[in-house]
Amino acid sequence: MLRLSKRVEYGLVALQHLAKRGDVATVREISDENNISYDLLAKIMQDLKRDGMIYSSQGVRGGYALMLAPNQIPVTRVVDALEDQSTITECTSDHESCTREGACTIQGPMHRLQEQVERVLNSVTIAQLL
Amino acid sequence: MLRLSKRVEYGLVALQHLAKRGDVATVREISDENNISYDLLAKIMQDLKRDGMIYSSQGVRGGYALMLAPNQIPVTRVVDALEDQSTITECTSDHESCTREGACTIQGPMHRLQEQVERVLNSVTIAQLL
DNA sequence: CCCATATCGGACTCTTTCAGTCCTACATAG
DNA sequence: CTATGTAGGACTGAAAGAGTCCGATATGGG
Ligand code: SF4
Ligand code: SF4
Repeated sequence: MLRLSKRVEYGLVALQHLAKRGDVATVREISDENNISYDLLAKIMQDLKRDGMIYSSQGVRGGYALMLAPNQIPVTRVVDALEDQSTITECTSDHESCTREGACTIQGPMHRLQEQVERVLNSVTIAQLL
Repeated sequence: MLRLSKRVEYGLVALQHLAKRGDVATVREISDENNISYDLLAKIMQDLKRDGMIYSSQGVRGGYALMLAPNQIPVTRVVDALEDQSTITECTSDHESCTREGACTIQGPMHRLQEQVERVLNSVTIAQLL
């Protein structure tokens, strides 16, 4: 499919929101202002927190905020945090394996492609989304 | 998901095979030598033909062969021929549209990302797979 | 003229992934 | 102690992916 999941898109929007805000923001605030499903975004935020790029505080006046500077968060990291299958093929992933491996004649080129795609995704950070 | 479909991978393998051969090859030959499902590959070859990068001859001693030089077939073209959704997001596709368009705050950056990914996929051709 | 060999193309199944929802539990400031 | 948050599991429905099956059509060679 070669397509980013909605989870990643929403994650990027949310991180952009946090970056613009500079302060703690609630899921409700982000989901309302950006027309994103509250429940869905709530899950995404939890995943982003698990990764460590944002932190959370529970209870009244709680919410989420960035842990890092916007230019310290490349898109790659967001993709990795929100997507299980973030590689161009199975064989270029380290937690997957393809049954065709060994017989396949395009593994080399695929690895090289993967590298280049990662380079692109690494060169863009949340700071570029502002 | 950000992953190439098996259809694309098999298509690349088949094109690589045709390039190495330089002559007409049957689907059976390609599927056998590369451990790819015959039926599945047959469909893929039809799509590649429809695109115009290969031609076919039916009947006895028939098969498929390249229409273009290997370095004239970039990966992008193969992806476009074999995959409906070949873009990073819906809004960067020209035959799709996203309901969030207009409200979305990351459309610009996504378009720029799309361009860069295309540049990468365009820089690699079948000639690089040999 | 026939037949073996190919491509052509539609329909179909099974599995996985995706997007989104729902509901309960837990933490905490005021 | 309560309103306002996050935490997290389970669940649904729709869509995409991979692969199969079968009948039709074209064609070179005996
Ligand atoms: S080994 Fe070949 S078929 Fe398997 S994932 Fe890598 S490229 Fe794709
Ligand atoms: S408009 Fe926003 S949400 Fe819709 S596809 Fe483009 S980036 Fe994704």
